[in-house]
Amino acid sequence: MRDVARLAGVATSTVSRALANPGRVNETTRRRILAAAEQLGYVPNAAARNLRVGASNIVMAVLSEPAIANGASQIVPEVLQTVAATLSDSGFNLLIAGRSRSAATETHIPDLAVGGIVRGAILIGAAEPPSFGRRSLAGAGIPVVSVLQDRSAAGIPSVVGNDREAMRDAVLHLIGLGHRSFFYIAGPAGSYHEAERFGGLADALAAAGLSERAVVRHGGGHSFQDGFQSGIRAARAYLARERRPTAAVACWDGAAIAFMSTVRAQGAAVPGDVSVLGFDGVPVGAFCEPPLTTLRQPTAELGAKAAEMLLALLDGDAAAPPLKTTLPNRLLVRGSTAGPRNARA
Amino acid sequence: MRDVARLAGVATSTVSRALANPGRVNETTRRRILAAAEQLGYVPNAAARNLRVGASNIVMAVLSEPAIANGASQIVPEVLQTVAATLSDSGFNLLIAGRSRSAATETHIPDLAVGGIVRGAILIGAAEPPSFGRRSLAGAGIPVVSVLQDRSAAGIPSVVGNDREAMRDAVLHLIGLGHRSFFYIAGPAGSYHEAERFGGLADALAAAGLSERAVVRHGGGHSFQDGFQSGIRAARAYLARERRPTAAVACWDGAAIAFMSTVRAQGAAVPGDVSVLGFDGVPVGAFCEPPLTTLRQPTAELGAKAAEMLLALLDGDAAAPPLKTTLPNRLLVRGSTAGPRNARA
DNA sequence: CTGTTAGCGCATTCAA
DNA sequence: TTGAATGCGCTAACAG
Repeated sequence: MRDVARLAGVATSTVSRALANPGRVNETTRRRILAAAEQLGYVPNAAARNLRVGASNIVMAVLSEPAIANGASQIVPEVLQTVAATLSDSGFNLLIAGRSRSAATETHIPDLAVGGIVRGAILIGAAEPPSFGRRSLAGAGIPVVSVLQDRSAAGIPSVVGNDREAMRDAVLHLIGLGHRSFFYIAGPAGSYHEAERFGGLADALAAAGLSERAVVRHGGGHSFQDGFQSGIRAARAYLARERRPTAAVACWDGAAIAFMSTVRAQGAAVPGDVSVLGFDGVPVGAFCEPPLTTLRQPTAELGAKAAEMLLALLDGDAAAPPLKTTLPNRLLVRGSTAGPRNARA
Repeated sequence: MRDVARLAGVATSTVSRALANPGRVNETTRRRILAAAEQLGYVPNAAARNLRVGASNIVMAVLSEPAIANGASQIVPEVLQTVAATLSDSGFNLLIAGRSRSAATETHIPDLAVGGIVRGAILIGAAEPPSFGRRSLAGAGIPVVSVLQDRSAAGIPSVVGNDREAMRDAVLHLIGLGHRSFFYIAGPAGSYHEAERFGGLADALAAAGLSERAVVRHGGGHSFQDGFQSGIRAARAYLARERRPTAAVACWDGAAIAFMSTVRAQGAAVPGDVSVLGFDGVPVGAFCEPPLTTLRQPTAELGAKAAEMLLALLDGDAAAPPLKTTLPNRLLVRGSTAGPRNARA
């Protein structure tokens, strides 16, 4: 920068101003400075700027345990992608703070915040609370937004899908087709999505005047399970039943896909013997046999919305963002659902 | 830090030493300093450290155009995940530098390097050259490693799968089953993987003494296409043919899955009428109808290896890394491939 | 509108 | 082994 100043025949502070506040400097000198900077291939030192300003232009994405890739689900990567793109368009960079294997390096997540490296954080579908040791992310004093998981109760603005309502409506659709008995394939116990989606199923049963016993719940252990594996195990349990429900509802597409594949391999027809409903809307569902009926999460919108909210927070917008923003999931009716065979009886 | 020094009754320089070079300071004073730091909840300011040292502990991942999520492929997210985990275990953070939508913010990718924000870069399967405008990443003087794509010709250490050999062997397997005519579903024209994989197919034909005309090549336009879409289009083209090859080989699993689903919907049997071979080894392939035979990329190993190489480079290891490291893909033979029907004739 | 000055928090010289 | 002093590159007061 000193070199640029020298070449342009001005002081370094003028260079700084010319680059940052185009308005506060004479147009001709500004041109001269820009030319000099161009000629010298000058690139501002971000570290120095961060130190001086006391803030960086990096935002941290805190991912959930199963992390970036998991089963068939591309939900997290899809959200991540829009978040990155949205931030990037505003000149922010995205730092991935996956939970590491060693607990020792875990601490560094909140440290990044108080250490001045990151300016804000976006929690993506993490099941764990955003606090580590005695230090909490929230306590670091940086803006935080959550997406895919509702943390509004903790005071964190959250952007989520209407999982509960969407699931309720989808199950009501199945009930409308004539189904009266359900097999539910649970996600990880205690997870937000699991609670919401099973809740939606329960809501639908209640709304239709069915007993809670109309649903058999399978899985939902505390240990994390790959989506496909849980689908396979669920299929085995389903096939072993004396009386098989006519519809299976999965918490994830991955489980639904593996369930479908497994029961068909054992001779059960889908949707003839059992209708299957997934959740997430992964693209590959359209190419399953039969194509999977599912609820598509608006991943791009979720990511964009969350990023925008964080950007607003970073801009110090006066208006506090709503604590909970809900975007609709969309029901994609495909071949894996139909009326039960004996519905016509 | 001044507060810590004061509380411990030492100079700030001693605090700095105590925290960085545990050996170069008296054990008792070190304890005192650590206690003080603990008590005050001191976290070093990373920006200041970066400025002073002239290097950060952030590594940048440059992703390819289709970016993080794409079709059925979780290759990039899987690699990204291991890369992030490996770096994290060594105290490095990962910054995502996806290509942004506006060309204006594109420049900032190499700028991150020369601006002192990032200390190294890892190119993940990007089709574009790692240079933007007149500035190139390579010219920024930071260590760079490429994974999923061979850039050794550009002097960049690369970690890749043995796509060509793996494809050759897989096709030889098909030839061994009796196939003599092939339908190839191409990936994006000019892409590294497309070239390697089609090359492997050609190698196999040559090795088996078959003519180049034993393969019909479909697709491979320059415009980027979603993997599923290209599979659907390929299926239409395949079905429209007078004489249909007995085996279809896809550059990606996504295309293979969509191809399989589409031809089956039109009455063609898999593998009865046509065997299908994919590439990537996405987990969902096991649950397709029929389960997809494919070549699995060693994503975790690729990511870990690339990250380790970058770490070695950052540590200033004397030994230059090999320019090209090749890890084996693994053939997963499943239900989508079998001998052609008339092979028995 | 522009130049001078000071200091962000840290690591590292050089003395002691 | 420790303290004092210096400067990394930049921005923001304050003067001019």
